[in-house]
Amino acid sequence: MSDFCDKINEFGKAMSTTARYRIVESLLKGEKTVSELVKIVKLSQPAVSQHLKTLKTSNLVIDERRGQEVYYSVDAPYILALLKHLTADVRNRKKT
Amino acid sequence: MSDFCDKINEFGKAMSTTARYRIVESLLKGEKTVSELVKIVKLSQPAVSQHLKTLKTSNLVIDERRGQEVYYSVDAPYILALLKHLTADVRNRKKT
DNA sequence: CAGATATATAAGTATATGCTAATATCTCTA
DNA sequence: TAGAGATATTAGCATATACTTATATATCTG
Repeated sequence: MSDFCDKINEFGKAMSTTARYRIVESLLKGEKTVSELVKIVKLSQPAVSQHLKTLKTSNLVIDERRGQEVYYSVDAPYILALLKHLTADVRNRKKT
Repeated sequence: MSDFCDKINEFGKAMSTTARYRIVESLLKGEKTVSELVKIVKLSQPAVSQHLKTLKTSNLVIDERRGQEVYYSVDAPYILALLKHLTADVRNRKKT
């Protein structure tokens, strides 16, 4: 079980490149297959698969195979919980 | 002017290491000088200064010199705005 | 102004990361 | 079951990053 620091670090790594953020942004508009994402972000298929692996490791996306294709979508509940926690931490900070 | 993608990427990079997250976490408990942070995160002074520079570039922290010391604190309004925007994007996603 | 303290910057290095190219795996269909 | 299409994995390389050590800058005080 990873603690909040680990989760945030994973989240940060996931969001730290344009390519990955564009993938997430794209998935927010609806689930997509790998090849659809390849067309959208204009990267090679292996590059996209690697980014998706990173995003999956960070728990930002979920995948589901349907036939030959694998559909990816954002794990919105996970992301929202993380953002909520983070927002609360910032809101409850000690002001100086 | 950087767009939201750039801001998120910067935010992600800032949050992607344990050292930097621990610095931010610590600053949420109140502003601190560089040397106070050095004791807390147990890194060398240059390492801490470099992380602070990264955090400042990402707009997550603000610095203010008072005499010999430089006080760092989180830029809460900036962070909260970013988290709010991101949360809204996830909330308003197209469900599949 | 000289020395001390606090912080920043620079240079160097080892490891991590993001890509490409090649190949493997999985699934469908003829 | 052979071949094709979709995706994943591997290896290799170039660049980025996170440290260390050394040095520079800034501020205070005697």
